[in-house]
Amino acid sequence: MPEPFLHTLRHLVTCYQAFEAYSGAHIRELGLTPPQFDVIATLGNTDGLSCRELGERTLITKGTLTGVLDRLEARKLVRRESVAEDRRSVFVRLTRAGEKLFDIVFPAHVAYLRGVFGELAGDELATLDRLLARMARRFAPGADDEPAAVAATPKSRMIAAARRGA
Amino acid sequence: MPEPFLHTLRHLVTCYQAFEAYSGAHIRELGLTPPQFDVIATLGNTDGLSCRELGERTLITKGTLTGVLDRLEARKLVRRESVAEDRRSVFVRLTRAGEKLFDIVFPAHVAYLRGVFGELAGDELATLDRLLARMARRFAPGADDEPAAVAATPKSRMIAAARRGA
DNA sequence: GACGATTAGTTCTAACGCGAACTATCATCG
DNA sequence: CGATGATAGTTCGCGTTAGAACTAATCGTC
Repeated sequence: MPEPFLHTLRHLVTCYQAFEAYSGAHIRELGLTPPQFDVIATLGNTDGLSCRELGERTLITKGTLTGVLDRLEARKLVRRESVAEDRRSVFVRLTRAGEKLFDIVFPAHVAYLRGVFGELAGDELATLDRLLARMARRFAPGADDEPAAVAATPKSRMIAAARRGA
Repeated sequence: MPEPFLHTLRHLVTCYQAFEAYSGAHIRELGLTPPQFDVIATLGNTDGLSCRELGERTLITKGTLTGVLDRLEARKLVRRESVAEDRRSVFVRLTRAGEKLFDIVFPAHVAYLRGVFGELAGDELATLDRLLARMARRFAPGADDEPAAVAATPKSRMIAAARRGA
C-alpha cells in the first residue's frame, strides 16, 4: 500500500516548480518579478481593471497585490485611479511605459514557453489539461467555476498569459 | 492560434495552488507551516540527514532551509549535530518531541489527502503521473533523474510525503 | 604539502505568501 | 434616517522564496 497518489502529487509539485523556475528565470531577465509580470500581462490590452478583478485573475491575494502594485507604480508602469461610482474601489491601468513593456515582454515570454511543449502531442496536452482541471476541482470545489467559493485565492505564475490565451 | 498550451499551463498552476491551499490549510491546523511539515515528514523514520540531503529531498533551497531549521530547532522539534568526518556538514535529526509529532501529523495528513483522489481511476492517476513527469523533465532537463543538474532547487510541499510514499 | 577549485551552511536583501485586523465605503432593511 | 452587514483596499506579522555574497572546510592535482 505505497499510496500511489503521493507519487503523482510529487510529480505535480515537481512539474509546477520546474515550470516556475523555467518561467521565472526568463521573467527576471526581462526585469520583472513573476507576480509583476502577471499583473502586466493581465492588464495588457485592457482599459484597466479594479484591484479586485486584477487579484482574481492573477490569483494574487489582495494583501500581496497592494505591495506588487506599489512597486509597479513606483516604476511608473501602472497607475491607480479612483472610481467615481464606488469610492472604495481602485482602478488600475498600464501607463504608456507599461504598455510598451507589455508589448515586448508578453510575446517574448510566450515564445519562450512555446518551445517546451513541442514534444507533447496535441491529444496528450488535452489529456493533461483535462486531468489537471479535474484534480483542481477536487482540491478546491467550485474554484474553477465559481471564484467566489474560495475566500482568499492564492498566488500564481503565468496565470495571466494562460488566461489570456484561453 | 490561441496557444493551447497556455490553457494547460493555467490548469497546472491552478491545480498546484489548489493543492497547496488544501494541504496547507490542514498543515496549519496541525500547528506547522508547510515547509516545516516537509522537513518533519522527511526526517521521520530516519536516523537524521545532512542539511544538503534534506534540502534536496524537500526541494527547499539551502538559504531558506537555514531559517526553517532555526524555527524548528527553537521549538525543539529537530536538533543540529556536527559531523566528525566532515566538519562543513551539519546533521539534522528529529528530537523525541519531533518524532512524536511526526507520528501524529504524518498519518493524519496522508489520510486527509487520500480522500481527494477517490474519484480518479488508477489508470488516470498513472496517466497524469506520466504526463507530469514528462513535462517536468522538459522544463528542467535532468532534474528528475539527476538532481545535481540544477544548481539551486526550488521549494515544495508534501514533497516529503510523496517521496516517502514512492 | 601547498594552491586552486568545490562543497556545506550561514547570512543578507528584496519581494512574495497568507491570514487577520483595520478603514472607508456602499447596501439593505427596518 | 439609522443600525447592520457586506465589500474594497490597505496595513501588519510572521514565515518563506530565490539568489548572491560570504565563511569554513575538504578535495584534486601537481
